Amino acid sequence: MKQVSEKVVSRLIIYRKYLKELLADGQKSIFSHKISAYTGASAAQVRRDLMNVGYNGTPVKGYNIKDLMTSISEFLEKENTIEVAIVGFGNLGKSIVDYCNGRNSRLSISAAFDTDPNKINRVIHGCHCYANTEMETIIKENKVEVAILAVPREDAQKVADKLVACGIKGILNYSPTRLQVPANIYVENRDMLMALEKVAYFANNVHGGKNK
Amino acid sequence: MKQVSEKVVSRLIIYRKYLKELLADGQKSIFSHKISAYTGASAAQVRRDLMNVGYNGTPVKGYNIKDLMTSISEFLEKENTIEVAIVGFGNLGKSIVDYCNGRNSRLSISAAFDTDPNKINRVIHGCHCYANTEMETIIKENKVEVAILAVPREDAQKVADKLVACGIKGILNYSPTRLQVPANIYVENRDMLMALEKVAYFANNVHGGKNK
DNA sequence: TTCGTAGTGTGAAAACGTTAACAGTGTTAT
DNA sequence: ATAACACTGTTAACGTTTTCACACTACGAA
Repeated sequence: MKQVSEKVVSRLIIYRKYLKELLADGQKSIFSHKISAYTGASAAQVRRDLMNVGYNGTPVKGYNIKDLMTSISEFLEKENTIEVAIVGFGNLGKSIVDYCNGRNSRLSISAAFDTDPNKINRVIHGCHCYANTEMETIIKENKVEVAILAVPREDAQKVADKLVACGIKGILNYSPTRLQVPANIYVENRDMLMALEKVAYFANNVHGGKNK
Repeated sequence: MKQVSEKVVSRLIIYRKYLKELLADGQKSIFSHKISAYTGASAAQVRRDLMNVGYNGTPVKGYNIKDLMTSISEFLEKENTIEVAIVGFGNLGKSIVDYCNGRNSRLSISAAFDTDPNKINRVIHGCHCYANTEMETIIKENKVEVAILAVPREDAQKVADKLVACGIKGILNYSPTRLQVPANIYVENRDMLMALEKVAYFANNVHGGKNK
């Protein structure tokens, strides 16, 4: 299969989201320069990115929104449904599940793990919370492939090791630690303080303007 | 002043964080290849990035951790203290403030805004919550330069417009919308579903392994 | 039908980011 | 002292990403 860079994937996800809004608005078709204006990528880049997904627009009419969305989704999520688990079901964990669940029909955060007895065996935002000790069983039983880490710093590495041992292939890491994992595990770090520091820097050191 | 790319700034922030851990561990000095092993950047890249901050290591001893940290911090945060406000003080907003405040001595999230009367005028995690209507006064009085957006989708653009009108220069956007703002405003988007979608993709389409 | 228009798809050039390689230099051992 | 060593700083080569520019094409108007 065609090898695609992180940047391209990120942009495809942005395009798809915009298309979804347009569709909800009742629009039928769209031009690359319109997608460009909204997403910040150049029109040429939009067209080039779309080459990867193998959908062709037509010259004067542009792209059919519904068909393009389908093509992007087939490109991004081949599997029927990708199972996701979240570890750490505090304020942050809950808000993640609350926002994500139900918004992508092929992604489902179906299990949460926590150590707090008050949360264990309760269902919050449609997500059953289990004890950390049940992690291995549940993950293997449900074929969970992706995990979200929302635990305190001191627990993060240990939990990550366990997740990797359970066969997890990707981690979305909201804990403020860089995880040490085998090279075949994909990790996306979302440290909030680091994000804030970055914004603070560019707020004071005006940047080209172009959005990443 | 030297113009530095987003990637370099992101990596400098990662290096600084690692240095902080080393310092807490009681270490005195460090080599570029050690920083490399931890952060995923190559050793040459670490050295090249550090050229930007204008601190020089010494051949056999490497870099003095404390001095290097100071140099990076002076590079990243020139101002004495950068004031930050957060809009939306729900689960997500609270967990952001809880984690960030007190961890970078030059960044302070000192004001929160919300519409919920139960939160207004309370102090949570050292952060005073005001009514949205007070936004302009508070932001201008306190010279707030950076805002974190943690409001529902439907409110995000309106709030962003208001923040821009108040003179905010950078926005860390956790709302699931792409904000339309003037080119001189720096926006960092942190849509959680998009992050998850990206991880799901690369979990199923093994990537080079190199960490970004 | 024919033409003009306004879009797409894409090869080639330019810009940007990364890696390699090595000269230069404190430090340590002899 | 001197030599061997183990690192840094930096230049030049390399690779990747972005933009440019243009041939091509469906459509609508006359």
